[in-house]
Amino acid sequence: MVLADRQTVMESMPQTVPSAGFTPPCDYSNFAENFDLSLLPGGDQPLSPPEQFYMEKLQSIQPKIFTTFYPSSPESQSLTDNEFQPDFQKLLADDSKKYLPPQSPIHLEVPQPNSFGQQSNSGSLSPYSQGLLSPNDQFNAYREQSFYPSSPEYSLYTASPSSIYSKSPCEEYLQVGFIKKEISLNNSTSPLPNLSPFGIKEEPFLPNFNVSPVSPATSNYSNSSSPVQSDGVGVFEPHKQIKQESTVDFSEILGEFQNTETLRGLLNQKPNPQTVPDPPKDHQLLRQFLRDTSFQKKYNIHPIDFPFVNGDIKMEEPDPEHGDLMMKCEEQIEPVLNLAIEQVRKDVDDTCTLLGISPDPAKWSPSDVISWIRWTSRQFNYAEPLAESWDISGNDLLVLSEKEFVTRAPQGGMILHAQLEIWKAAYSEDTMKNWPLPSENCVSSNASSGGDISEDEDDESHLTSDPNKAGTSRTGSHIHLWQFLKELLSDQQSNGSCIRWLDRGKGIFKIEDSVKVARLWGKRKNRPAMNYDKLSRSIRQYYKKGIMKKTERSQRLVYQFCHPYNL
DNA sequence: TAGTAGGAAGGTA
DNA sequence: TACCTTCCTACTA
Repeated sequence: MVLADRQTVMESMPQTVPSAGFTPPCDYSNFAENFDLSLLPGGDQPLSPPEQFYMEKLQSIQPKIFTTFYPSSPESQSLTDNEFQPDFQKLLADDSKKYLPPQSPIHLEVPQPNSFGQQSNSGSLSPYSQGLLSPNDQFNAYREQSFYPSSPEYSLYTASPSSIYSKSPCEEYLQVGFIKKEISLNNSTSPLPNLSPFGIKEEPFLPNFNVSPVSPATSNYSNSSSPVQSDGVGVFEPHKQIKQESTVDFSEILGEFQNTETLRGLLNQKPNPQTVPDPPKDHQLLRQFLRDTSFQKKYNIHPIDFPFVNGDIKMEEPDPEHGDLMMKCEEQIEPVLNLAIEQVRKDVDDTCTLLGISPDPAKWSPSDVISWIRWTSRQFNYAEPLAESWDISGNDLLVLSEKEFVTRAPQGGMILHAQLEIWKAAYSEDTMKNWPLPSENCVSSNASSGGDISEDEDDESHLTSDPNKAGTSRTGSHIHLWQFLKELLSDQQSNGSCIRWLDRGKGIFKIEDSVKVARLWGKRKNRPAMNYDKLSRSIRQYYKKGIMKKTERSQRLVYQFCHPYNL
């Protein structure tokens, strides 16, 4: 991509930080293409001798791992000389072929370094360009319509007045809790050597295919010295199905980073702590989730020792310097992982704000559960499940199995279950330490207040928030009025005397004590002169913004949140 | 009297 | 520039 194109893309990217709402997974797909780190300062600087040495080392090693699963279709097994027919795979799965057309091949390959080098030198020949991963192209086309609303135009709420679906760069990396991004191999425009050490790609919900054994005679890896085969992994079993393919294009990340200061910093033997932050020690649960390979066990697919997962790689003749290379690669995926983690947290937080629910699913009421189910279903363009199927508490929701999710929501149960798992991971114990709840942070229960505390002091205890501890826009003085009202409404126990829901599902609420609500609002905004006249004027401003409205049968002090703010 | 509705101007981040 | 805040007038229940 030329510089001008890059700048155009960067300028066209939304800059607005969403005030609230869930970031639809559909919006993650184009970030890596658009996010060009070479625009960062120093991107065109020549490599230092150590960097040059490292680049040359990468070229000489060129390890490459990618995967190929072959279906039973005879025609799909007509391989060229440049293709490999591995015998190290074990392909097992159980059920449906409903997500993909039959006979679509999936490939799991481990080419020899010299073979890969030939491909790389050819310029146009990458494992992908040979069509070895062609089923993904088919799957992508299918998936874009079936699983993910792939672009904003698929979203129901792209015209939301608060731009809740404006995407930030890091949003692009997550898709239904899986790292979806595939970055094209071979950065042909890069002035630096082609950097293609690993090809790893992950695809969610890859459907199953019938596979048949590959003849050892046609396999480049039929010899007993194959490290993969020697592990007893990857022996083809006939007529089995696989459910997922797991490859990650690692070279892409390196390719994108190679011109940048970020890479330069990461390549240093002793990275400058000021420019290269230490890998965060928190979010362990979420990290574990994002690295999760339990699907392999679930579908009885034996894992392959990807270096970025286990920290090393099995080679027949291990290069002593290869370990360093692996470590560097792992270091470089860390920033991406961090972005993903932060984005998950942000999405969860925004959704909490929009729905007025706690980030802790265990604290969800049945109405909260229904709100979340409806909201999440919409994000994936699924029909909303029947509310009566989800008339359960958050605690009950947490113990539901994926099967039970599917039973209650046949269309999107799996997605809902996956989303809840992500949510739970994001709301890990260590995350909680710095993640105040709306009800805890802003509208905490009166029950915790001492009887000697005056009403004003009591109000203050509800509303005082530490912006440093707050992770959202709803805290501090930057909160929007509609968010504040939903906060109050979310804690009926504390605020039911001054504001309450008349119809939670429709977003209709009534202000019971206009003076108190105005006072609370004034305290939050540090506007001592606030009164209901002014507050109501602000509410009326929401009419034309489509955030709030009067009910059809206008009643005093009764307002209604517009969709989707009523969720 | 309290609430509703909306115009207009100004403040703040 | 968005999002209020403040002030205002007119109207309604």
